[in-house]
Amino acid sequence: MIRVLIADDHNVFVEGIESLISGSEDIEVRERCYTVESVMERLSNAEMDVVLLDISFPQIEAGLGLCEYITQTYPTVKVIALTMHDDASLIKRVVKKGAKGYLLKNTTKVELLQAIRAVYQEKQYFNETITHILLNDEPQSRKSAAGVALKPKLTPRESEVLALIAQGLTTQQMAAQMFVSAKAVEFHRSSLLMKFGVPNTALLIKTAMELHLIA
Amino acid sequence: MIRVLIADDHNVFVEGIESLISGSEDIEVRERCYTVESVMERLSNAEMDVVLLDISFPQIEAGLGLCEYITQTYPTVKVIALTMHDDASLIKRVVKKGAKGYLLKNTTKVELLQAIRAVYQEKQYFNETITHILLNDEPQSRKSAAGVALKPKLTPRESEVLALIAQGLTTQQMAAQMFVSAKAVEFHRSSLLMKFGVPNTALLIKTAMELHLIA
DNA sequence: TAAGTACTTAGTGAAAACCCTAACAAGCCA
DNA sequence: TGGCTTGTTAGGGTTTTCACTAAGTACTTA
Repeated sequence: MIRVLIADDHNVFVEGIESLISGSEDIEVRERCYTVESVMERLSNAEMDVVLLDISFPQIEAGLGLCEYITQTYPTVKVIALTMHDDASLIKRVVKKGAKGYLLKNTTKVELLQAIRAVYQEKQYFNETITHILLNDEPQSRKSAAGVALKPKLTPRESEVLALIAQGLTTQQMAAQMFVSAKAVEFHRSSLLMKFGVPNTALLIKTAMELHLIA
Repeated sequence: MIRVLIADDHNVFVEGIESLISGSEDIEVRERCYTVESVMERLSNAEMDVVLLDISFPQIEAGLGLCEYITQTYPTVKVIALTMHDDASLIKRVVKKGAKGYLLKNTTKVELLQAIRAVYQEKQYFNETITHILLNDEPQSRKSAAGVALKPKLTPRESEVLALIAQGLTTQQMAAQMFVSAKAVEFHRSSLLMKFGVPNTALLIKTAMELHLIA
């Protein structure tokens, strides 16, 4: 019997996963955890085989941290990340934190059970959608499969200028703050426009926000 | 028997909601829809009492549109909005589009059933969390409790210019598209800057995005 | 050492954004 | 009717943005 722990603060999800698993003969849901603390507590007191972890639990950073904690503290426990997000960078980050599988929340019953059995048998599980997203995430192309621009790789100065533009500073103010000439600042802004493929700062800010590069 | 239609493209959610409802004696799930088109099709062919609508289905704008369509086309059908988001502006927009209830996806079984029964009896349903969020969002001050600026009231021309700026158009291009001089466009942009209290278009776009005034 | 690459720093000049002021029309109200 | 407000349309003049070009630094690699 594969022992599963569900970690998600969204009750509807927990119920849904449990419902999807309920018919299975070789998998059982042993624990349902609605907080990070309860996940830690349960894992230290009961043996588990697989953790189904909502990566936005309660926020993405916390979910990633918990994923890392689990895989490092309990190497025998396999983590499958569950999320609404299908962007390549997040998938990569999750895998780096030790997750053995990645499922979107529109997954099917068959797929969920397949994934649980796969990671239990020391395999990884990524379906066609996920692998397709990862394959199409070539740093060369400007757009991903979903039509969303990819995050350009920025130099330190470019990141600095982008952050200051997002604060509403003028070129003069940025130059004063960075101890360089206004012309230097202007060049970095131009580089940003080019890297993002936009014609002006207004669209630069819009794109950077969509890519979560600025608060 | 209260007839319920679930509209959500996330399978786990649909399962979860169905599982939460399954024990009930007076409520039954009649339909599960994973696309906007199937919702429309089912509503035109079968009578329903309550629609549980994921407002990010597949994106927020589409979800809001579908909510409006349902409440206007089928006045007897009550819509309950389901979402992960708990920000005041979205709740208000959903209510404006005709939703009779608003639930976060971490809702409990009791609350879900309560909400369905309430809207079926022509009542509205908003729990303490939601009402608390709405109460703390006072339109008087320039800043809401969460520190987010409030939406300024825009004239038709200003809205038009804002949308065009967000598309990356220059003044000349906007002027050509709007059949006015560049100077007229510039004035509207200046008005936008003043109303939003920002010094340049970059911050204008940033603020407008935070206020969900542009896609 | 030399060549190559990536990043930073500026200069020039044209285009766009921005600020201030003002005219005109439509609607409202005493 | 006259006065008031709101929205739209512009002009003049300054500041900022942007494209193009190019030099200097640092760090690799042959």
